[in-house]
This record gives sequence, structure tokens and C-alpha cells, in this order.
Amino acid sequence: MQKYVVISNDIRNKIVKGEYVANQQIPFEKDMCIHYNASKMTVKKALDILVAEGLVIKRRGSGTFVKDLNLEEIERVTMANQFRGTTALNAGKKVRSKILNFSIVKVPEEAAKKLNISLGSFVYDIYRVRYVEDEPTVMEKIYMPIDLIPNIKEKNISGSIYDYIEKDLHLKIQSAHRTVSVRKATDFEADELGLEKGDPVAVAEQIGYLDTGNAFEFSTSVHRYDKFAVEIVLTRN
Amino acid sequence: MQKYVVISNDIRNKIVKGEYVANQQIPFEKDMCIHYNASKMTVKKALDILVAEGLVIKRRGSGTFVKDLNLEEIERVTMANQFRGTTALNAGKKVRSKILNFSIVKVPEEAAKKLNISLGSFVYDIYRVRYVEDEPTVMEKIYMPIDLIPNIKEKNISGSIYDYIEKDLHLKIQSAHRTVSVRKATDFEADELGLEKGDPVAVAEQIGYLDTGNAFEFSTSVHRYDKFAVEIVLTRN
DNA sequence: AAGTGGTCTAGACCACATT
DNA sequence: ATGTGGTCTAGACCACTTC
Repeated sequence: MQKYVVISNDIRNKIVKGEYVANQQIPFEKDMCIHYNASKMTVKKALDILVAEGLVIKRRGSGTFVKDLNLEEIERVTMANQFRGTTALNAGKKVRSKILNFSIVKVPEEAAKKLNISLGSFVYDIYRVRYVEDEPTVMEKIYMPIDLIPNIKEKNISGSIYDYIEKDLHLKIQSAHRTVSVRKATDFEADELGLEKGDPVAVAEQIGYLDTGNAFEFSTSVHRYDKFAVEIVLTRN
Repeated sequence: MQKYVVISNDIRNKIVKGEYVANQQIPFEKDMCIHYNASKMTVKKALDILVAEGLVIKRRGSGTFVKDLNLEEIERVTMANQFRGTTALNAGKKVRSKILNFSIVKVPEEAAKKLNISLGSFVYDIYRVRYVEDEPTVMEKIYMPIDLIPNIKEKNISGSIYDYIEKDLHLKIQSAHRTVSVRKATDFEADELGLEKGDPVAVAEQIGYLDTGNAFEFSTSVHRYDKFAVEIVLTRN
């Protein structure tokens, strides 16, 4: 493992375990260099990870300090804000799908724009309801170009599509651009998700990218309002 | 300006202007070092900014590539996902407040936890509706410790509280931890925001931190569902 | 004036992909 | 075998805070 990861893990642990407490000044970078037998750049990189996570604050001229977080907030921040699908997010729980549609169609105009492919291309058109512990939780409408993600079978979309892409096709998912908004459920969505007509839903529109830089997925996830939250750490420069 | 900012700005411009196009491989770091007369670490840092923004992708052993983004997505990604208040987010538009409450109270239990201050401390209790271009847009319930943010007057909370904190008090806002969720509007909220009873609202719970590491704000913003969206770029690793 | 973190360098070595 | 990006170093200089 890289040295900067080791160092940042070590410091994160000290914060989580309470060895470094809220508002405490932690050792100077200079001293950490000696302690970890690392160069300044390496220690700085380790600390910058913790700044981005929201655990510590650096002030030029003064030093580095533990943020004044309560326990709950430390926990929240610590379970990394990673990019995972429904299956991975609910690891250990029973996740299954009800497939509403699975076909190949000419790409709709909006999806063509989002996927940056030409009109007339073919895409998988997947529509499914995801159940977590037998509770309907989210409805997913997914478009995937058939030439990028070939050979999808019904069994692949019952489970984790990401697993199929990474483990079976050996492709690498690199990132996703997501827009979260809010609206009222349609009657059909309300029905499938076990909501009342007009109840709120959270809508996450997502474009997923492979490590080739190509968009492999344009999806719209409609979440039950009582089973949805996003956590964000915002930093000013 | 720092050299790595200059370099990343330059490359970003080339992408935005279309000089580097989707899926194109951009020059090697080695060559950029020569071109910009910079060291490898500096060029790498510049490129890593663009990776985090979602504009490019790096593959060890292969090179660096422009992500396959459509124009709209480039624009979206480019207008930085910064941390700003309602006033700054709607710069150029008319923003005003209707103040529903402005008082000093003993901190409620939840706020004490979030702000990590002891029960019995006093906080400002601010409740206001924000109007953008005379349309009610968001209701904000804000708690601020009086000893951190002293001397707030009615006029400060009609406008941007962040401006008061930074320009008048000369404090530095460092970051915020935000949780976004969805629920139904209460009748009172619906009334103030011009919604129907039970309409959806987006709720952003936020803890704001100064560069001292102290929480200076615990706020709950209730947004009209048709005037709310969050953009996120998620990266694996 | 002294000490902090921020930037930058020149060069070494490593992990990985392509040829 | 060659060449990519990733990590790491030792040390220089700068911006800023504190004394």
C-alpha cells in the first residue's frame, strides 16, 4: 500500500479512536516526516486526503487541527462517499429485482445526447424495480450502448449490472456524473414503489463512464423519499 | 497564481473550446513538463484537478484522455461545484428574505449535538424564507452559537449571512457537511413556499465549519422541489 | 524573527499497458 | 523492451501567522 495511504489511515484512526480529539492541534508536518520517515510531499498528500474527507483543517502559518465534529458526524464522514450501485450499497442485505422491461431499441434522443452517441445507435433499454429486504426502494431506467456493454442476459440484470460489467466483461468503471432532483411520483411509480399518488420521490440522473472515457450508462433512478439521502462534503478552496 | 492552476486552466480551456475533443488522447505528462516548463509533480497535480472535475481520465501505462462528454455535460461540470449560499448562487438575481423568527435561545438538543456545543449554550435561532426574483424558493432554519458569530442584527439576516461572517467579522468559512433528503412539505411550509399541501420538498441539513475547525452553523433548508438540484461527480478510488 | 503549511523542482524507482 | 502515469525523496523558496 502507498505510504500516503498508510499515513492518512493512521491519522484517521487516531481521530476515530479519540486519540486526537476535536479542535486539537495535531503534530506538524515536519514532525510527521520524521515520525513516519517520509518526505514533506508525502505527508502533505496524506493530510490533504483527510481535509477532503472533512476530518481536519489546515491553516497556513498555524498548523493542522481536528475538526470539531460530533461522533455521529465522524462516522458519517468516515464511511467513504464512494460510488456504488444498489447492490453494493446494501451489502449484506437481500437485494432483488423485478424486471419491467428488457429490450434493445434505437436510442432515444435524450439518451443519445447524454451518452454522446449518434442517433440510430442501439441500446439496451432496461427498466426494473429494486427491492431491498423485500421492500421496493428504487426504480431504475437504464440505457446502455450494446457495442460497449455487449451480451447482457436477463440473469445479469436481475442482480448487479456493475458486477457483470466489471467481473464478467473485465471493464473498469471510472466515474459517474450525477444530478439529484425531486418531483412527484407518477401514478405508476407510486404503485410500484408502494407510495401514495403524488408522493415525493428523489430522482438521480446518472451518466456512468468507463476508464476509456466512454459513457456506458445513462440511468434515471427514482427513489422512495423515505429511503434516500446523499452526503456531501463541500470545501472552499 | 500557482503554476498548477495555470496549467489546469489552460487544459480545461482547450477542452471547453474544443481544441481537445471527446476521447482524444492529450499530450503525455512528460511533454507537458517541457511545454509548460514544469516538473512532473506539478503537471500531475494540474491533471488530477481535471480528473476530479470529471473532464479527463488517466490510465497508467496508456495516457490521459478527454472524457466522452457532450457539450451540456462539459458546461455543467465546468461551473465549479462550489460551496455557496443562496445569495451567491443567485448572483445577479434579486434575493430577499422574509424573516419569520430571529431570537436567542438555549440550544435545542439536536443542534447542540450537531454543533458539538454543550447544552445550555445560547444560539441565534433564525427562521427565514428566501425569495429569488420574488419567488419563494427556500426556507432556512439556522442555529449559530452567539459566542462564535456575535452581534448579528436584523439587517444582517435579511441579506447574506455568509457575507456578514466573512466581510464584517473577518472569519473564514472553510467547509460544510451536507445531507440531502426528501420529504413532504408541512402545511406551513407549503403555505410559505407556495406549494400544495403534501407536495415534495428537498431538505438540506448542513453543518458549516470555520477554518478554526469549529461548527458555526447548523441549518436546515427546505427547498421547493421544482427549484432544486445537486450535481455530483463520483470517482472510484 | 521564527515557524507553519504551500509550491515547485530534478530525479529515482515502481506498476502497468502496449509492442 | 519501451513508455506511460504513480509514488517518493531531499531540498529550495514562498505566503502567512504568531510572537
